[in-house]
Amino acid sequence: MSAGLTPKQQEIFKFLCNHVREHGFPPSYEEIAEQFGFASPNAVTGHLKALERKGHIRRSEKSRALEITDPSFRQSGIPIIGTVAAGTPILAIENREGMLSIEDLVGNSEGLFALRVRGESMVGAGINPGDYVIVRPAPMVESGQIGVAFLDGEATIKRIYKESTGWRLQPENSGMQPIWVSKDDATFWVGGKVVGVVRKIQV
Amino acid sequence: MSAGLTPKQQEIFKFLCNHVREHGFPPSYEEIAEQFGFASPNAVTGHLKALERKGHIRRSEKSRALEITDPSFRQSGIPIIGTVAAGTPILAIENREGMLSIEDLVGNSEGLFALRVRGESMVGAGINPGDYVIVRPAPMVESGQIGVAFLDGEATIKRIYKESTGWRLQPENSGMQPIWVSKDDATFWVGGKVVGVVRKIQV
DNA sequence: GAATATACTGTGTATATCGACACTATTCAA
DNA sequence: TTGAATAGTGTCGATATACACAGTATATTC
Repeated sequence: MSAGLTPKQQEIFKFLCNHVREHGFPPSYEEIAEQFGFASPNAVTGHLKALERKGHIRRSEKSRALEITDPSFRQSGIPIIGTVAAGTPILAIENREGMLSIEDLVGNSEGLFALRVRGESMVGAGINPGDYVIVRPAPMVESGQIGVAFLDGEATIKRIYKESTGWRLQPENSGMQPIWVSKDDATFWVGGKVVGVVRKIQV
Repeated sequence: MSAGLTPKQQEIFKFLCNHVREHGFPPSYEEIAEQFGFASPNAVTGHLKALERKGHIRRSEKSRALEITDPSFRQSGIPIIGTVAAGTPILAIENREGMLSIEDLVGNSEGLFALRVRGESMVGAGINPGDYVIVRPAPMVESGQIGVAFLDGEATIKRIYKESTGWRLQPENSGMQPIWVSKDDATFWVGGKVVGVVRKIQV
Protein backbone atom coordinates (compact mmCIF):
# COMPACT_ATOMS: atom_id res chain seq x y z
CA MET A 1 0.00 0.00 0.00
CA SER A 2 0.85 3.67 -0.28
CA ALA A 3 2.80 3.51 -3.50
CA GLY A 4 4.93 6.42 -4.60
CA LEU A 5 5.66 7.66 -1.12
CA THR A 6 9.09 8.34 0.29
CA PRO A 7 10.00 6.37 3.43
CA LYS A 8 9.47 9.46 5.58
CA GLN A 9 6.12 10.15 4.00
CA GLN A 10 5.10 6.56 4.53
CA GLU A 11 6.06 6.81 8.20
CA ILE A 12 3.98 9.93 8.61
CA PHE A 13 1.06 8.49 6.71
CA LYS A 14 1.17 5.40 8.90
CA PHE A 15 1.22 7.57 12.00
CA LEU A 16 -1.82 9.46 10.73
CA CYS A 17 -3.71 6.24 10.09
CA ASN A 18 -2.83 4.78 13.46
CA HIS A 19 -3.82 7.95 15.27
CA VAL A 20 -7.19 8.08 13.57
CA ARG A 21 -7.77 4.40 14.21
CA GLU A 22 -6.80 4.79 17.86
CA HIS A 23 -8.39 8.10 18.80
CA GLY A 24 -10.99 8.81 16.17
CA PHE A 25 -9.35 12.08 15.15
CA PRO A 26 -6.12 13.01 13.36
CA PRO A 27 -3.12 14.51 15.17
CA SER A 28 -2.38 18.21 14.92
CA TYR A 29 0.70 19.42 13.07
CA GLU A 30 2.36 20.02 16.41
CA GLU A 31 1.71 16.51 17.61
CA ILE A 32 3.14 15.08 14.41
CA ALA A 33 6.22 17.28 14.79
CA GLU A 34 6.65 16.12 18.37
CA GLN A 35 6.26 12.50 17.39
CA PHE A 36 9.05 12.77 14.80
CA GLY A 37 11.25 15.13 16.78
CA PHE A 38 10.83 18.13 14.49
CA ALA A 39 11.67 21.44 16.07
CA SER A 40 9.13 23.22 13.90
CA PRO A 41 5.56 22.10 13.34
CA ASN A 42 5.95 23.58 9.93
CA ALA A 43 8.21 20.75 8.88
CA VAL A 44 5.04 18.71 8.83
CA THR A 45 3.35 20.95 6.29
CA GLY A 46 5.61 19.86 3.49
CA HIS A 47 5.00 16.22 4.14
CA LEU A 48 1.26 16.65 4.37
CA LYS A 49 1.25 18.66 1.18
CA ALA A 50 3.08 15.84 -0.52
CA LEU A 51 0.60 13.32 0.87
CA GLU A 52 -2.26 15.46 -0.40
CA ARG A 53 -0.69 15.94 -3.80
CA LYS A 54 -0.27 12.19 -4.09
CA GLY A 55 -3.91 11.65 -3.23
CA HIS A 56 -3.64 9.96 0.15
CA ILE A 57 -5.17 12.64 2.33
CA ARG A 58 -7.31 15.75 2.00
CA ARG A 59 -6.24 18.70 4.10
CA SER A 60 -8.45 21.47 5.42
CA GLU A 61 -7.61 24.87 6.74
CA LYS A 62 -9.68 24.05 9.78
CA SER A 63 -8.26 22.50 12.90
CA ARG A 64 -7.70 18.79 12.90
CA ALA A 65 -9.98 18.38 9.93
CA LEU A 66 -7.57 16.26 7.94
CA GLU A 67 -9.19 13.39 6.13
CA ILE A 68 -7.55 10.20 4.95
CA THR A 69 -8.76 9.54 1.44
CA ASP A 70 -6.57 6.54 0.65
CA PRO A 71 -9.13 3.77 0.11
CA SER A 72 -6.78 1.19 1.59
CA PHE A 73 -7.33 2.86 4.95
CA ARG A 74 -11.09 2.74 4.97
CA GLN A 75 -11.66 -0.78 3.79
CA SER A 76 -11.48 -3.06 6.76
CA GLY A 77 -11.61 -6.43 5.17
CA ILE A 78 -9.93 -8.92 2.98
CA PRO A 79 -9.90 -8.64 -0.79
CA ILE A 80 -11.93 -11.31 -2.53
CA ILE A 81 -10.13 -12.71 -5.53
CA GLY A 82 -12.49 -14.61 -7.72
CA THR A 83 -12.03 -16.64 -10.86
CA VAL A 84 -8.44 -17.18 -11.73
CA ALA A 85 -7.55 -17.05 -15.41
CA ALA A 86 -4.45 -18.86 -16.62
CA GLY A 87 -1.35 -16.72 -16.53
CA THR A 88 -2.93 -13.85 -14.71
CA PRO A 89 -0.94 -12.73 -11.70
CA ILE A 90 -3.51 -13.74 -9.10
CA LEU A 91 -2.12 -11.59 -6.31
CA ALA A 92 -2.39 -8.39 -8.29
CA ILE A 93 -4.87 -6.00 -6.80
CA GLU A 94 -6.61 -5.61 -10.15
CA ASN A 95 -8.22 -9.01 -9.76
CA ARG A 96 -10.25 -7.94 -6.77
CA GLU A 97 -13.92 -8.83 -6.81
CA GLY A 98 -14.68 -7.05 -3.56
CA MET A 99 -13.87 -7.04 0.07
CA LEU A 100 -14.76 -9.66 2.63
CA SER A 101 -15.81 -8.54 6.08
CA ILE A 102 -18.26 -10.02 8.48
CA GLU A 103 -20.42 -6.93 8.31
CA ASP A 104 -20.61 -7.09 4.54
CA LEU A 105 -21.24 -10.79 4.65
CA VAL A 106 -24.28 -10.83 6.85
CA GLY A 107 -25.53 -7.33 6.20
CA ASN A 108 -26.47 -5.02 9.04
CA SER A 109 -24.58 -6.33 12.01
CA GLU A 110 -26.80 -4.51 14.49
CA GLY A 111 -27.95 -6.97 17.11
CA LEU A 112 -26.05 -9.92 15.71
CA PHE A 113 -24.09 -12.12 18.04
CA ALA A 114 -21.75 -15.06 17.72
CA LEU A 115 -21.59 -18.37 19.47
CA ARG A 116 -18.75 -20.84 19.54
CA VAL A 117 -19.80 -24.28 18.44
CA ARG A 118 -19.06 -27.10 20.86
CA GLY A 119 -20.73 -30.27 19.61
CA GLU A 120 -20.47 -32.23 16.39
CA SER A 121 -24.17 -32.28 15.65
CA MET A 122 -23.93 -30.07 12.57
CA VAL A 123 -20.82 -31.34 10.81
CA GLY A 124 -23.04 -32.43 7.92
CA ALA A 125 -23.80 -28.77 7.27
CA GLY A 126 -20.15 -27.85 7.43
CA ILE A 127 -20.38 -26.50 10.98
CA ASN A 128 -17.55 -27.98 13.00
CA PRO A 129 -16.60 -27.77 16.67
CA GLY A 130 -14.64 -24.58 17.31
CA ASP A 131 -16.40 -22.67 14.55
CA TYR A 132 -18.27 -19.47 15.32
CA VAL A 133 -21.84 -19.21 14.17
CA ILE A 134 -23.23 -15.73 13.61
CA VAL A 135 -26.78 -15.44 14.84
CA ARG A 136 -29.45 -12.92 13.99
CA PRO A 137 -31.79 -12.77 16.98
CA ALA A 138 -35.33 -13.85 16.19
CA PRO A 139 -38.09 -15.47 18.22
CA MET A 140 -38.49 -18.24 15.66
CA VAL A 141 -37.01 -19.40 12.36
CA GLU A 142 -38.74 -20.72 9.29
CA SER A 143 -39.14 -24.46 9.29
CA GLY A 144 -35.98 -26.14 8.03
CA GLN A 145 -33.62 -23.27 8.77
CA ILE A 146 -30.63 -23.56 11.04
CA GLY A 147 -31.13 -21.77 14.34
CA VAL A 148 -30.03 -21.56 17.94
CA ALA A 149 -32.36 -23.55 20.14
CA PHE A 150 -32.42 -23.19 23.91
CA LEU A 151 -33.61 -26.21 25.82
CA ASP A 152 -33.37 -26.37 29.59
CA GLY A 153 -31.02 -23.41 29.53
CA GLU A 154 -28.55 -25.04 27.15
CA ALA A 155 -27.92 -23.73 23.68
CA THR A 156 -27.62 -25.96 20.62
CA ILE A 157 -27.36 -25.33 16.91
CA LYS A 158 -29.87 -27.40 14.97
CA ARG A 159 -32.02 -27.40 11.91
CA ILE A 160 -35.44 -26.54 13.31
CA TYR A 161 -38.56 -28.07 11.75
CA LYS A 162 -42.12 -27.20 12.68
CA GLU A 163 -44.18 -30.32 13.35
CA SER A 164 -47.83 -30.77 14.24
CA THR A 165 -47.00 -31.61 17.86
CA GLY A 166 -44.22 -29.04 18.32
CA TRP A 167 -40.74 -28.83 16.87
CA ARG A 168 -38.08 -31.22 15.64
CA LEU A 169 -34.46 -30.27 16.28
CA GLN A 170 -32.62 -32.06 13.51
CA PRO A 171 -28.86 -32.58 13.75
CA GLU A 172 -26.85 -32.88 10.54
CA ASN A 173 -24.85 -35.86 11.67
CA SER A 174 -25.76 -39.36 10.59
CA GLY A 175 -24.81 -40.71 14.00
CA MET A 176 -27.17 -38.49 15.97
CA GLN A 177 -30.93 -38.57 16.51
CA PRO A 178 -33.33 -35.63 16.26
CA ILE A 179 -34.88 -34.13 19.38
CA TRP A 180 -38.63 -33.68 19.54
CA VAL A 181 -39.91 -30.76 21.54
CA SER A 182 -43.51 -30.52 22.68
CA LYS A 183 -45.55 -27.41 21.89
CA ASP A 184 -45.99 -26.58 25.55
CA ASP A 185 -42.39 -27.10 26.64
CA ALA A 186 -41.73 -23.83 28.44
CA THR A 187 -37.98 -24.45 28.63
CA PHE A 188 -37.72 -24.30 24.82
CA TRP A 189 -37.17 -21.10 22.91
CA VAL A 190 -35.34 -19.99 19.82
CA GLY A 191 -32.51 -17.50 20.09
CA GLY A 192 -32.22 -16.70 16.44
CA LYS A 193 -31.26 -17.75 12.95
CA VAL A 194 -27.75 -18.79 12.00
CA VAL A 195 -26.76 -16.44 9.18
CA GLY A 196 -23.07 -17.17 8.97
CA VAL A 197 -20.22 -19.44 9.93
CA VAL A 198 -16.66 -18.36 10.60
CA ARG A 199 -13.76 -20.69 11.24
CA LYS A 200 -10.18 -20.11 12.14
CA ILE A 201 -7.78 -22.77 11.00
CA GLN A 202 -4.97 -23.13 13.49
CA VAL A 203 -1.40 -22.79 12.32
CA MET B 1 -26.71 0.87 23.02
CA SER B 2 -26.24 4.25 24.69
CA ALA B 3 -28.35 3.60 27.76
CA GLY B 4 -29.31 6.48 30.03
CA LEU B 5 -29.23 9.09 27.31
CA THR B 6 -32.04 11.49 26.51
CA PRO B 7 -33.38 11.37 22.93
CA LYS B 8 -31.56 14.59 22.09
CA GLN B 9 -28.32 13.31 23.56
CA GLN B 10 -28.70 10.08 21.63
CA GLU B 11 -29.22 12.05 18.42
CA ILE B 12 -26.09 14.05 19.05
CA PHE B 13 -24.09 11.01 20.03
CA LYS B 14 -25.21 9.27 16.87
CA PHE B 15 -24.18 12.29 14.81
CA LEU B 16 -20.76 12.25 16.47
CA CYS B 17 -20.29 8.56 15.71
CA ASN B 18 -21.40 8.91 12.10
CA HIS B 19 -19.16 11.91 11.55
CA VAL B 20 -16.13 10.09 12.89
CA ARG B 21 -16.94 6.99 10.88
CA GLU B 22 -17.41 9.03 7.74
CA HIS B 23 -14.60 11.58 7.98
CA GLY B 24 -12.16 10.21 10.51
CA PHE B 25 -12.49 13.21 12.80
CA PRO B 26 -15.24 14.58 15.03
CA PRO B 27 -17.30 17.67 14.14
CA SER B 28 -16.60 21.00 15.82
CA TYR B 29 -19.13 22.50 18.23
CA GLU B 30 -20.17 24.88 15.50
CA GLU B 31 -20.81 22.12 13.01
CA ILE B 32 -22.93 20.27 15.54
CA ALA B 33 -24.89 23.43 16.26
CA GLU B 34 -25.45 23.97 12.55
CA GLN B 35 -26.56 20.38 12.08
CA PHE B 36 -29.21 20.69 14.77
CA GLY B 37 -30.19 24.27 14.01
CA PHE B 38 -28.83 25.79 17.20
CA ALA B 39 -28.22 29.50 17.06
CA SER B 40 -25.37 29.23 19.53
CA PRO B 41 -22.54 26.70 19.35
CA ASN B 42 -22.60 26.83 23.10
CA ALA B 43 -25.85 24.92 23.20
CA VAL B 44 -23.73 21.96 22.20
CA THR B 45 -21.49 22.27 25.25
CA GLY B 46 -24.22 21.16 27.61
CA HIS B 47 -24.97 18.07 25.60
CA LEU B 48 -21.35 17.11 25.25
CA LYS B 49 -20.83 17.62 28.97
CA ALA B 50 -23.73 15.29 29.62
CA LEU B 51 -22.29 12.73 27.21
CA GLU B 52 -18.93 13.00 28.95
CA ARG B 53 -20.46 12.69 32.41
CA LYS B 54 -22.27 9.57 31.29
CA GLY B 55 -19.07 8.08 30.00
CA HIS B 56 -19.70 8.01 26.27
CA ILE B 57 -17.11 10.52 25.16
CA ARG B 58 -13.98 12.20 26.44
CA ARG B 59 -13.66 15.89 25.72
CA SER B 60 -10.47 17.88 25.40
CA GLU B 61 -9.83 21.58 25.55
CA LYS B 62 -8.01 21.23 22.26
CA SER B 63 -9.66 21.66 18.90
CA ARG B 64 -11.61 18.74 17.55
CA ALA B 65 -9.91 16.39 19.97
CA LEU B 66 -13.09 14.79 21.14
CA GLU B 67 -12.83 11.06 21.61
CA ILE B 68 -15.65 8.56 21.63
CA THR B 69 -15.04 6.20 24.52
CA ASP B 70 -18.25 4.20 24.29
CA PRO B 71 -16.96 0.70 23.54
CA SER B 72 -19.97 -0.05 21.35
CA PHE B 73 -18.59 2.44 18.85
CA ARG B 74 -15.04 1.20 18.50
CA GLN B 75 -15.64 -2.47 18.18
CA SER B 76 -16.46 -3.24 14.60
CA GLY B 77 -17.49 -6.79 14.88
CA ILE B 78 -19.97 -9.10 16.39
CA PRO B 79 -20.08 -9.86 20.10
CA ILE B 80 -19.12 -13.40 20.97
CA ILE B 81 -21.43 -14.87 23.55
CA GLY B 82 -19.95 -17.97 25.02
CA THR B 83 -21.32 -20.47 27.47
CA VAL B 84 -24.92 -19.89 28.27
CA ALA B 85 -25.92 -20.44 31.88
CA ALA B 86 -29.49 -21.29 32.73
CA GLY B 87 -31.67 -18.28 33.39
CA THR B 88 -29.09 -15.78 32.33
CA PRO B 89 -30.40 -13.23 29.86
CA ILE B 90 -28.26 -14.28 26.94
CA LEU B 91 -28.60 -11.13 24.88
CA ALA B 92 -27.40 -8.84 27.65
CA ILE B 93 -24.15 -7.15 26.83
CA GLU B 94 -22.61 -8.34 30.06
CA ASN B 95 -22.26 -11.84 28.73
CA ARG B 96 -19.83 -10.82 26.02
CA GLU B 97 -16.70 -12.88 25.69
CA GLY B 98 -15.17 -10.70 23.02
CA MET B 99 -15.76 -9.48 19.53
CA LEU B 100 -15.64 -11.43 16.32
CA SER B 101 -14.13 -9.85 13.25
CA ILE B 102 -12.18 -11.32 10.42
CA GLU B 103 -9.14 -9.31 11.33
CA ASP B 104 -9.16 -10.55 14.90
CA LEU B 105 -9.77 -14.06 13.75
CA VAL B 106 -6.84 -14.50 11.47
CA GLY B 107 -4.51 -11.91 12.98
CA ASN B 108 -2.72 -9.41 10.83
CA SER B 109 -4.81 -9.18 7.71
CA GLU B 110 -2.01 -7.61 5.70
CA GLY B 111 -1.65 -9.48 2.46
CA LEU B 112 -4.47 -11.91 3.10
CA PHE B 113 -6.95 -12.62 0.36
CA ALA B 114 -10.14 -14.57 -0.01
CA LEU B 115 -11.31 -17.06 -2.58
CA ARG B 116 -14.79 -18.35 -3.17
CA VAL B 117 -14.97 -22.12 -3.09
CA ARG B 118 -16.49 -23.79 -6.12
CA GLY B 119 -16.01 -27.54 -5.82
CA GLU B 120 -17.07 -30.10 -3.27
CA SER B 121 -13.64 -31.54 -2.73
CA MET B 122 -13.26 -30.30 0.85
CA VAL B 123 -16.71 -30.88 2.33
CA GLY B 124 -15.11 -33.38 4.74
CA ALA B 125 -13.20 -30.49 6.26
CA GLY B 126 -16.34 -28.38 6.55
CA ILE B 127 -15.49 -26.32 3.47
CA ASN B 128 -18.56 -26.19 1.27
CA PRO B 129 -19.22 -24.69 -2.17
CA GLY B 130 -19.99 -21.00 -1.85
CA ASP B 131 -17.83 -20.58 1.24
CA TYR B 132 -14.99 -18.09 1.26
CA VAL B 133 -11.57 -19.34 2.27
CA ILE B 134 -9.15 -16.81 3.68
CA VAL B 135 -5.65 -17.37 2.40
CA ARG B 136 -2.33 -16.20 3.77
CA PRO B 137 0.07 -16.05 0.83
CA ALA B 138 3.01 -18.42 1.13
CA PRO B 139 5.19 -20.22 -1.38
CA MET B 140 4.52 -23.57 0.32
CA VAL B 141 2.58 -24.99 3.25
CA GLU B 142 3.65 -27.58 5.79
CA SER B 143 2.77 -31.10 4.78
CA GLY B 144 -0.80 -31.91 5.72
CA GLN B 145 -2.05 -28.36 5.87
CA ILE B 146 -4.87 -27.02 3.72
CA GLY B 147 -3.66 -24.69 1.02
CA VAL B 148 -4.46 -23.18 -2.34
CA ALA B 149 -2.81 -25.17 -5.11
CA PHE B 150 -2.44 -23.87 -8.63
CA LEU B 151 -2.23 -26.48 -11.35
CA ASP B 152 -2.34 -25.55 -15.03
CA GLY B 153 -3.59 -22.11 -14.05
CA GLU B 154 -6.55 -23.43 -12.10
CA ALA B 155 -6.89 -22.95 -8.37
CA THR B 156 -8.06 -25.68 -6.00
CA ILE B 157 -8.28 -26.00 -2.25
CA LYS B 158 -6.68 -29.20 -1.06
CA ARG B 159 -4.79 -30.73 1.80
CA ILE B 160 -1.23 -30.71 0.53
CA TYR B 161 1.16 -33.52 1.49
CA LYS B 162 4.83 -33.64 0.67
CA GLU B 163 5.79 -36.98 -0.92
CA SER B 164 9.13 -38.35 -2.04
CA THR B 165 8.23 -37.88 -5.71
CA GLY B 166 6.47 -34.55 -5.34
CA TRP B 167 3.18 -33.59 -3.73
CA ARG B 168 -0.16 -35.19 -3.08
CA LEU B 169 -3.23 -32.98 -3.27
CA GLN B 170 -5.70 -34.73 -1.00
CA PRO B 171 -9.40 -33.89 -1.19
CA GLU B 172 -11.52 -34.34 1.91
CA ASN B 173 -14.34 -36.07 0.11
CA SER B 174 -14.70 -39.84 0.18
CA GLY B 175 -15.88 -39.84 -3.41
CA MET B 176 -12.81 -38.09 -4.81
CA GLN B 177 -9.29 -39.24 -5.53
CA PRO B 178 -6.06 -37.46 -4.62
CA ILE B 179 -3.97 -35.78 -7.29
CA TRP B 180 -0.26 -36.56 -7.50
CA VAL B 181 2.01 -33.83 -8.71
CA SER B 182 5.53 -34.49 -9.91
CA LYS B 183 8.42 -32.55 -8.42
CA ASP B 184 9.27 -30.97 -11.73
CA ASP B 185 5.78 -30.01 -12.78
CA ALA B 186 6.32 -26.34 -13.60
CA THR B 187 2.59 -25.61 -13.76
CA PHE B 188 2.21 -26.39 -10.06
CA TRP B 189 2.64 -23.81 -7.34
CA VAL B 190 1.16 -23.03 -4.00
CA GLY B 191 -0.66 -19.75 -3.45
CA GLY B 192 -0.85 -19.90 0.29
CA LYS B 193 -2.27 -21.46 3.39
CA VAL B 194 -5.96 -21.49 4.21
CA VAL B 195 -6.25 -19.77 7.60
CA GLY B 196 -9.98 -19.28 7.77
CA VAL B 197 -13.36 -20.14 6.36
CA VAL B 198 -16.34 -17.82 6.17
CA ARG B 199 -19.81 -18.80 5.07
CA LYS B 200 -22.94 -16.82 4.51
CA ILE B 201 -26.14 -18.77 5.01
CA GLN B 202 -28.78 -17.53 2.61
CA VAL B 203 -32.09 -16.33 4.01
C1' DG C 1 24.67 22.61 -14.16
C1' DA C 2 20.00 23.96 -13.35
C1' DA C 3 15.63 22.62 -11.81
C1' DT C 4 12.93 20.04 -8.71
C1' DA C 5 11.55 17.31 -4.82
C1' DT C 6 12.69 16.20 -0.24
C1' DA C 7 13.61 17.50 4.48
C1' DC C 8 13.91 20.47 7.55
C1' DT C 9 14.35 25.43 11.20
C1' DG C 10 12.24 29.69 12.76
C1' DT C 11 8.88 33.56 13.07
C1' DG C 12 4.70 35.41 12.74
C1' DT C 13 -0.47 35.79 11.78
C1' DA C 14 -5.42 34.96 10.96
C1' DT C 15 -8.85 32.29 12.60
C1' DA C 16 -10.96 28.10 14.27
C1' DT C 17 -12.38 26.31 18.44
C1' DC C 18 -13.39 25.40 23.14
C1' DG C 19 -14.71 27.22 27.49
C1' DA C 20 -16.47 30.52 30.95
C1' DC C 21 -20.02 33.58 32.32
C1' DA C 22 -24.72 35.53 32.18
C1' DC C 23 -29.64 34.40 31.30
C1' DT C 24 -34.22 32.14 30.12
C1' DA C 25 -37.48 28.30 30.02
C1' DT C 26 -39.21 23.57 30.69
C1' DT C 27 -39.54 19.13 32.78
C1' DC C 28 -39.21 15.89 36.47
C1' DA C 29 -38.31 13.94 40.92
C1' DA C 30 -37.92 14.54 46.05
C1' DT D 1 -41.74 23.95 45.99
C1' DT D 2 -37.34 23.50 45.67
C1' DG D 3 -33.61 21.64 43.31
C1' DA D 4 -31.54 19.42 39.46
C1' DA D 5 -31.25 18.10 34.83
C1' DT D 6 -32.39 19.36 30.21
C1' DA D 7 -32.41 22.63 26.41
C1' DG D 8 -31.36 26.45 24.81
C1' DT D 9 -29.42 32.11 23.33
C1' DG D 10 -25.63 35.38 23.35
C1' DT D 11 -21.02 37.48 24.30
C1' DC D 12 -16.24 37.33 25.10
C1' DG D 13 -11.56 35.64 25.92
C1' DA D 14 -7.60 32.34 25.71
C1' DT D 15 -5.34 29.40 22.93
C1' DA D 16 -4.87 25.73 19.61
C1' DT D 17 -4.01 25.28 14.88
C1' DA D 18 -2.98 25.67 10.12
C1' DC D 19 -0.50 28.33 7.01
C1' DA D 20 2.36 31.82 4.80
C1' DC D 21 6.95 33.59 4.35
C1' DA D 22 11.97 33.38 4.74
C1' DG D 23 15.74 30.50 4.90
C1' DT D 24 19.26 26.12 4.62
C1' DA D 25 20.82 21.65 2.95
C1' DT D 26 20.75 17.33 0.26
C1' DA D 27 19.57 14.17 -3.31
C1' DT D 28 17.69 13.22 -7.80
C1' DT D 29 16.55 14.18 -12.44
C1' DC D 30 17.04 16.18 -16.92
